[in-house]
Amino acid sequence: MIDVRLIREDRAAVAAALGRRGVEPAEVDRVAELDETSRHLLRAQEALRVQVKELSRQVGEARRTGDQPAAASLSAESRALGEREREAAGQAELAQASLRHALLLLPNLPSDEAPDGAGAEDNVEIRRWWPAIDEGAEAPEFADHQRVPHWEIGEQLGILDMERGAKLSGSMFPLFRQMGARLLRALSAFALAHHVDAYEEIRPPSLVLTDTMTATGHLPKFSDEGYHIERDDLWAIPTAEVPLTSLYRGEIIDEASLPMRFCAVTPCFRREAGAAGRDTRGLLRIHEFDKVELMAYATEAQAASVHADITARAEGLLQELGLMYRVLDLCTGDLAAPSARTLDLEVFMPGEDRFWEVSSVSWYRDYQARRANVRYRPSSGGQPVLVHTLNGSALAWSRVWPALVETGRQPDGSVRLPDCLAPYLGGETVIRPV
RNA sequence: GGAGGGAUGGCAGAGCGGACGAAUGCGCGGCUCUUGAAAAGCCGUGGGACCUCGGUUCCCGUGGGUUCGAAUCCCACUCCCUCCGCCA
Repeated sequence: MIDVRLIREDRAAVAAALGRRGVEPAEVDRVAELDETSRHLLRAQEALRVQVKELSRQVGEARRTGDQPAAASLSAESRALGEREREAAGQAELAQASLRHALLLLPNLPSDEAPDGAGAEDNVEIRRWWPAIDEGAEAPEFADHQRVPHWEIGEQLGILDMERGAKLSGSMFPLFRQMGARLLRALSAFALAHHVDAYEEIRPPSLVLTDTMTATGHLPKFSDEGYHIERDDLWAIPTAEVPLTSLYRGEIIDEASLPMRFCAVTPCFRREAGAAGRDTRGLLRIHEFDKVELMAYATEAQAASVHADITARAEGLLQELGLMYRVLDLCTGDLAAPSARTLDLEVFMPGEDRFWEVSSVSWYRDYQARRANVRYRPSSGGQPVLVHTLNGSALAWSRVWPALVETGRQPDGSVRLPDCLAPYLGGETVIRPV
């Protein structure tokens, strides 16, 4: 969430910044009013509290000096005051809760660098890459044998069985077989191996508490998107970002250990409630997929270079895999609520003849850290400061798998995989029909 | 799942109804002494919120309750440890 003090000090500036992403000024006004009310009630309650404490002290003193009548009357007075204090405390608490609730629903302030825009159509493409572009190669022409959607290839080669996946779990739960399954495992190992130099490998739980989901901004607003296990009140994570961001929830980190960087491969679960009927073929939109995620805590000064590092690492993987992709600077209207700036990596899928997002590298400033209460102690001493959080998929396999299979398809129908995966596939990089 | 024990500041650990945001030790920071270091001594050292920036208030696992007053008493829950059962 954003700092309520910003609204207190310069409401117009906050309204203007949030206006860039389509938030009505009235919403900011509402928060300002709730803040006003809440502080007013808090002051009233504390004033009563002071009196109760003072009277209690006097009761104790009267008792000690043996002045029973005075003690009794002071005690009665304090009891009456305590009654009022309890009432005031209840009101103050209620006001604080509604303030927090309203604040949690407010999106982050967009970064100045984020381009203005209303929706996905206004995102700005900042670069495009394809194999050998450095040597002056033209954008690749894809042949007809590559213009086959991956679900058809998957069926031909016996490596993707969407029907049996649906039999087990319903539609949009994929089932991979043979080299299809091995390819997934290879991709995870490949990606993790590339980041362990600077990113600590974590294997977090896949089910988390409501607090953990709230810290990243996935709750309370987007509860429809999450799988919830009612019996135990646990949520299936939609991305490793959720557990990783909460790793140091409520803790104070030494500045010297920043930036702290983590990577993890986890399953990701998404209900896709708002997308029913869209992109339903193959792996484009599914309820469960594996993804390797990079995540970092950083100081404000470190944030830009960490953001660049995560982006470069995600791009590096795509380049090694030889896949054509483009980088989009998300406009204010398309930015996810907690993000101040996001670069999307989209890979080209010849079978679908379009680009699909495979990675989203985001800088959240202190928006998530304030929810999660993750701070660092400055080396120079002084008060703890909220960290900045950043993260990016180091590739979502449900979108990379199709791109690899479509791009690598040969005229004879087999699929040639990039050589860099050979060590993770036992040396076998060709998938042939069975 | 059953039985018992526990949860207090960066760590260890006292406190068990009133001057306790909390003894003491360690750690950490500053200073004194010293050629320097060590030792010794002195001082300081948690977090949040609010305001009239000097204060006020809240926080002793979490949430309720009792009381004029709760770290301290009561209830519920969570987590950790030990033992038993079950189990990948």
